[in-house]
Amino acid sequence: MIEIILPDGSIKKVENGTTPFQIAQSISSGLARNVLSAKFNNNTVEVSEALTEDGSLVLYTWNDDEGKQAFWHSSAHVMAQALQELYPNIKLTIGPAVENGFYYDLDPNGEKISENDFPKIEKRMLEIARGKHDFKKYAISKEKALDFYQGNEYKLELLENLEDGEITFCDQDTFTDLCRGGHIPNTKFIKAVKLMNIAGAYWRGDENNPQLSRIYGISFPKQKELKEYLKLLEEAKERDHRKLGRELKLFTFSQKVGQGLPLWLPKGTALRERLQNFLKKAQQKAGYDMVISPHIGHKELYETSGHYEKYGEDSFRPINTPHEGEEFLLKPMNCPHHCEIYKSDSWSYRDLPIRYAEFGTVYRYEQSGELHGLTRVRGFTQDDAHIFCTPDQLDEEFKKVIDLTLYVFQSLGFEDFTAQVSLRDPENKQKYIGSDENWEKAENAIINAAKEKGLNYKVEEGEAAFYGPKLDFMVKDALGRSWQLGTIQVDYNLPERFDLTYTGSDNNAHRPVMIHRAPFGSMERFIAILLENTKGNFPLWLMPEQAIILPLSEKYENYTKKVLKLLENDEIRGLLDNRNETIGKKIREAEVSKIPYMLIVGEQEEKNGTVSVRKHGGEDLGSMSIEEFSKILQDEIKSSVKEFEV
RNA sequence: GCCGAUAUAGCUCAGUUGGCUAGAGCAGCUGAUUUGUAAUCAGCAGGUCGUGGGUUCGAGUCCCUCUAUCGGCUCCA
Repeated sequence: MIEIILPDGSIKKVENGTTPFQIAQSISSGLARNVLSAKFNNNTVEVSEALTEDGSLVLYTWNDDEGKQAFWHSSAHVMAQALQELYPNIKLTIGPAVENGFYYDLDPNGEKISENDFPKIEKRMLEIARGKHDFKKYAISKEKALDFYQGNEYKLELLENLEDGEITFCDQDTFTDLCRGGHIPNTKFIKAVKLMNIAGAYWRGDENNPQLSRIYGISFPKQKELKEYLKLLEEAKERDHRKLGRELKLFTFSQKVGQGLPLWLPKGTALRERLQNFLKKAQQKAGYDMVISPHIGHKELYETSGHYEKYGEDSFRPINTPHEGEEFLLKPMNCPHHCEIYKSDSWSYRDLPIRYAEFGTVYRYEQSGELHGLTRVRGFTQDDAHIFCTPDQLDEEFKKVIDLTLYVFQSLGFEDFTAQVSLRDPENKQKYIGSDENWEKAENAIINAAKEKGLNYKVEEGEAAFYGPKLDFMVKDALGRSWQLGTIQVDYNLPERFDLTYTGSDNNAHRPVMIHRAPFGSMERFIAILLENTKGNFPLWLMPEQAIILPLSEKYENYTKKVLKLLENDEIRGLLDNRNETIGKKIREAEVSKIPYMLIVGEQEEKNGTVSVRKHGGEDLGSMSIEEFSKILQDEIKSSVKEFEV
């Protein structure tokens, strides 16, 4: 039980594990107005409190999400007040809390605000906070609210969509804002403030609307917490795949080659091929056949598939030819090609499912502002496959693909992923092609499979591809941004458009169902996220270099060459650093390049025919023979990646 | 594409209000040193200051164009 000490000395007991939020709701509002602290397992935690105008009480602590959201949302109010004071002409719009901090969108209306002004804004915010102003929420009539916001078309638009009677304002100090609530009781709790950046954002998220200025900030109840947060951000930068990719010599970009077109260096290529071979092996077991299709295709191919109409503008085109009227596109996706491969023969129901896999490089003209390292590029390679099956086989096939995807994620140590089921927007069905009946069948197939496989999934309406619903595997990057890696999509549309058929047992032609799938998603993005998740310390089997031999001096040249040869015999990817440098320097450089094992060789080792093994990070494994070392590596590889079981 | 910022050696960064021949560390090369678990010492070389234009007696520095990068927005087959 948790004891809550009330100001009158009485004690209220609640179940262990009750959140402060629930505690708040369980206490009668009259008493709780003055609750100052609560005792959790003999630890007193600070609880702030607020009484809303309907008498219900909300208690927040800094340690629960509602508390953080209220804290940051309240900070947004304080920022809005500071901004309004410093820039009287601006028009405030909305200012919610986000996952880390808060923002406020405003129309500068002629005012110039830049990052250089942040210190001045922060200073004023802290002054307001120190003024110990209560946040006071109250109801107001629509008429009065409309009157208050004359001249601010954004707030007026918000008010238009609210019913009279459900409109509330919130005051603090001299500032009033239209607000539905969720505040801390007083500005005094805000002790540290940092404005992060200023950026453009469209009013109501629609690019046809005017662009507003969005100022992002974060605040904390203690200065120390702000420092810790900023330190965390610094550390995240160290994990950035763009930085690691350069340091580990995996890939590069060139202004001359073009935006969003990565160049893979030898080490990155080796890593990528190792990943591909890993998947190829599993796919072979799962009954896939590899195919190869060209990098360009006739415009008509994509008109048939429907992609041209939808994404023609976002494709690289045309490819010039000596002949008039011929137009080619750089391949933006592999599916139409695979449909044509399917059509190169006639199929019976006994042949299905047919599974065509290809590491297909595709090109898409992504908006310049969207490009980001390797996670969003204009030329990338999908670990693509298309499964053509009978409608009866769909459920089974879909589940098999989930198994394969989970195998890939588990082998690479991705535990922190969420599955997203993307359905069509029920309000906006004309955005999608295909019959209602087929959409419902496909959507049900996906949800059933996700359920049966025990995936932690969430459903997003309106996120489906235009031709079918999908199941995506989402993973976060170093800065907490969510990226789609693996994807599985059901498609009734392309078989229709390409008139794909198979002969059923009734000797009639039937329409197959198609599954698009890519467990990695794209090689580029997958490697980027893998880099950020592992900080470049890949599983041993993926490492471009697994071991480096570090001789103490050039005197041991003959022996080190012998050791290198032995490593090669055992298929260990080994390097030899026989430069004339100190051992300290060689170790440092091997550490920086994240080589998992360092083999130090000197007089002792040469005499005994051994190597001295140091692991990346500093652990000393002592002296051993090459055979013993080789066994350690093999065991480590075996334990990290298992064979795929069909 | 939009908003804002940035672009100096292979990498990370200095470079005052426009003013001598644009600097440093790391990496590279040469030499000395022959090393016992995260940087031995010395010397040398390396730059059309992202591109193109403009202002000025004079531009790395000020203005404009384009390109690329970064943070958001929008988009994401």
